[in-house]
Amino acid sequence: MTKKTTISDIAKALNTTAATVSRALSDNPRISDKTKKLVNDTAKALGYAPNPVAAALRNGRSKIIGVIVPYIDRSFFSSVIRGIEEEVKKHGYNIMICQSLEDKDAEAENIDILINARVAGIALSLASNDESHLKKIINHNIALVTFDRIADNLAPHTVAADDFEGSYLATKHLIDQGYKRIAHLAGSQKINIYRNRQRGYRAALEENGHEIDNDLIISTNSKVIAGRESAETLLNLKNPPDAITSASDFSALGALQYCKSKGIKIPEEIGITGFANEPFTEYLEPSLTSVSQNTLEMGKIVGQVFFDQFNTEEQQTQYKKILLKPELIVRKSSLRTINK
Amino acid sequence: MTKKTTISDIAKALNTTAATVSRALSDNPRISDKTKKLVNDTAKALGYAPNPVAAALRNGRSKIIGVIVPYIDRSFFSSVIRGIEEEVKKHGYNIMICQSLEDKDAEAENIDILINARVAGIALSLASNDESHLKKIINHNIALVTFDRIADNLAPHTVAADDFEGSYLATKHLIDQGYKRIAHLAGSQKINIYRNRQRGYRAALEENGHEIDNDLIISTNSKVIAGRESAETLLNLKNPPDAITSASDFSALGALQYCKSKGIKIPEEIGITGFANEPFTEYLEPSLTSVSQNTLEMGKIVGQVFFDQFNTEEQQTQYKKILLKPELIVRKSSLRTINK
DNA sequence: TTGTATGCGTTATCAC
DNA sequence: GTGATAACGCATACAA
Repeated sequence: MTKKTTISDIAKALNTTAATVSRALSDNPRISDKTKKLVNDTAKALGYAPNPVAAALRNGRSKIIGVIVPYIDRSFFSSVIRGIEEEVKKHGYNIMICQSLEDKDAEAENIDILINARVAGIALSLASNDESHLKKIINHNIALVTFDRIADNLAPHTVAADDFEGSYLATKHLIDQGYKRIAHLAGSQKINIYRNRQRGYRAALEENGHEIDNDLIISTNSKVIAGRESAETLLNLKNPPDAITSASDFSALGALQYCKSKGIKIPEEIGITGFANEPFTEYLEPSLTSVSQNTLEMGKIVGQVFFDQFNTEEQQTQYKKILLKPELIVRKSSLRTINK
Repeated sequence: MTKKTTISDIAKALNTTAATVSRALSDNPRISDKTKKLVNDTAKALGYAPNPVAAALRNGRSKIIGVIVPYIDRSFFSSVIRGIEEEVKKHGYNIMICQSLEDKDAEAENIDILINARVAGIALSLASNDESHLKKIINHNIALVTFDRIADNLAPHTVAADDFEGSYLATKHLIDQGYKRIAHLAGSQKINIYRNRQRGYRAALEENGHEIDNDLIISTNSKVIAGRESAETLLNLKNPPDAITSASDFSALGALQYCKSKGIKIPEEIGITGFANEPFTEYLEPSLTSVSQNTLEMGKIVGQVFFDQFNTEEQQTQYKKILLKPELIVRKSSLRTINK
């Protein structure tokens, strides 16, 4: 492997010019089929591979989709990233990954880097509620798709799981299983997705004739320890719940641990559901019912949304707001025989 | 945001030339401090940001490290990727991620893509035992670092966990806990890392006066179901083991499940250890003792190895073979009071 | 210490 | 249907 062959090498070999070769390779209609074949054949013979860097410089745009997530190694994000990768690969694109570490400034910096790298699009899950720095992306005419923690105001296209529906499903399932007093571990209400999950919980109760008791709703973070503490608070109420639907698998795990430590039987005495279907949920004892967000699918859809845009130049007017159907994965922690 | 400013814009503003500006920006010693300051100031004033695509074309090399892993969303890999990202970011580099899906051909294709993208280096964990296609990378004079599933023959630089040591530690720990007949779930012996783990197991036994009984070594895959089946086989022996050290957390989980289903007490009647410290291990009941490979650290080291090379031009002669110390995470599944 | 000229490989705009 | 030319933005070899 000495020197890479270029279009001019091919041109020289055929006694024609780089322009013709370039057109032939891109299947330009103004080139005769004969020369196209000729060019393609000698391209193969010479082992030609296009230089995407040169093309990117010329076009002012590279075949790269930038992806910014809080942390690469969270199972949710790594799975979405995989989906994006697999989708964009079909179109000959690659992905460039950045981490925001849930910090708005780091996110803004990554955006600058990706803009400078002339990426064709940016997929991101917001680090914070602040979305003002996304304007830059749009001003640079770079395609933008936000997912999960979406930018409602600024981002034209969004892809997210239907958190309302997911939480509704989980709560409804508990009702169907005969649980009467269902508590909710609500997560930070500053964050969109957790607000929606609480709304789903409330809707399920209301539509099924259950009263909403604010004592049963605890807004907390998504840590295991928070779940343990919340469960303790709840079970020490004069009128404790007989089920807990959590907006997070981790706090659900904490609740599960607390109940077990107190000898409270799951699911007989208390039913528990989580949210996100983290890999560990299926291995817990008892296994934890959870809401799957179809993360791989989410990534693929994010990818698709880009190419829907690329393929139809004009319609910057119609924005896609995609909401993915969640799936309730019923496991032992919520599955009891109903005694009528 | 209309047009991006370039070095010639800066040059024009200062009545000088692009060459000078370019040199000033890269802190070339042949430029006076005065003009350097001038250039840097107006660069800032004009909101200049360098175009990495142009630089890459000119240099024949972009500030991108390509990363190829079997699957992005395996916790092991996503964690290593994070480490690589955080390390290369310090040097102003970005990462481009590809998946091999454990397929040699896909891996080879990704390599071609990354070579064409003029990446500065490629980090990869081999898809298969075949490493012949890595020659291309070296021939193109692109830095290559293999990790975990390393390419012993062709890759100049390798980073891996010390599998021998990790398995040795786990086995030794079981011995120290007073277990007498320790079995091993060995994983596919076609794969390097599993061979090393078996070696560590054997060494620990031998060095501590335990006999090696080949009936207690089962070579299997790393799936939960395989662990269950293997445990069944082992516990049905005339002379069954009182401990199992597995080369994989998943098969250890299977063994754990089987024992529980049979009412065999862990760790009292049987001790179990896994390998990799998967996120789920700490939440199992009982929590699973496992060997941590410090994956984040591994990624950072991989990143460092690249820049060690970049910064010292010549020494293509000395190759780095780095072996990371594993850490035994002792949990309940192997921790019993020793009755002397 | 600075300026001039050139090329990296591609594509698009003209011409013919 | 094809060719000539310029330009994308930067960095270096060579002059001065």
